[in-house]
Amino acid sequence: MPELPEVESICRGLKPRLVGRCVKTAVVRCAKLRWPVPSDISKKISNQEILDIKRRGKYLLFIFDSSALMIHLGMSGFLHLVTNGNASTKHDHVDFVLDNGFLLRFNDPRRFGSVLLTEKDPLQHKLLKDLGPEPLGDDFDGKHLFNSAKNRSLAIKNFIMDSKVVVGVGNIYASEALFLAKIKPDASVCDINLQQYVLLADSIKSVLLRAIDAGGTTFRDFRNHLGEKGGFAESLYVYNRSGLPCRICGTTIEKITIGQRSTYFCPNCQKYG
DNA sequence: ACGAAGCCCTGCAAGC
DNA sequence: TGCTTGCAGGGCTTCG
Repeated sequence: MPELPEVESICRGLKPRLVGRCVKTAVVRCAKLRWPVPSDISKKISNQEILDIKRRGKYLLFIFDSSALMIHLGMSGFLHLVTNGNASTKHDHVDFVLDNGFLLRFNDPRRFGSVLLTEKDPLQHKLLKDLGPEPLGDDFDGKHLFNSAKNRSLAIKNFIMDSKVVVGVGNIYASEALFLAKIKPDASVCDINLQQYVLLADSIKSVLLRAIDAGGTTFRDFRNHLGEKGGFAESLYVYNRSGLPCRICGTTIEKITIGQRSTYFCPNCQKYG
């Protein structure tokens, strides 16, 4: 599934090929996503030039003169750049037909993604305006985590997955970052000191940067080729490794459920507060 | 106000 | 072999 590094890779890849191009029309094949694709989307962006492509959290933002497209890939969404006339396949939702003989196609089997349009600054859209800082930005650090945790009492894993605290930390990276920071995932945020939050913030940055360096490998591909050597899978310390020995101390990795999600940790390396 | 649970959806894998 | 069941995931929405 596309995580933040994957979305960042897509953004960097599309930018040089799409900025400056015009969208001739948008063809909606299946409007049913997390929210319905706006019925007037084609009318609103037809003959509009793509001025810029940005990322905010896991949202891709296509900036036009008087509107912006907000695309979230959910967990199975994918954007293909194909030649116009390319036969559509199952789960193709929207085609953005470009002025150069190509089209940008949004495909999403599980429909957790979204294609939305806004006519104001997308950063002020209700889905984006309350988001926390970017994890790789300068305004995200241990002090930010420490201050955000004041007067709260939830599990640290749920805390760092809260997009109001910091964006882009998904289920996989949450387990990995907590392992690197040596904190048990079910520890309460109020039992963690500033020094540990500094290490945790560094761990989040580190794991995301390593994933970007791995080329934005998706875990969907990883699963399809389970057992084979694949990019980021080789770097995982705990995720999807229950029953296997910790790469650091050899203790058996355990799996628990926190917030209805699978959570992996080393009972020896990771501590409470 | 906060925290936890519910929900959306499909593909895949495991169990019968 | 074919069916059923359970699980995975992001993140908004609802409930307590």
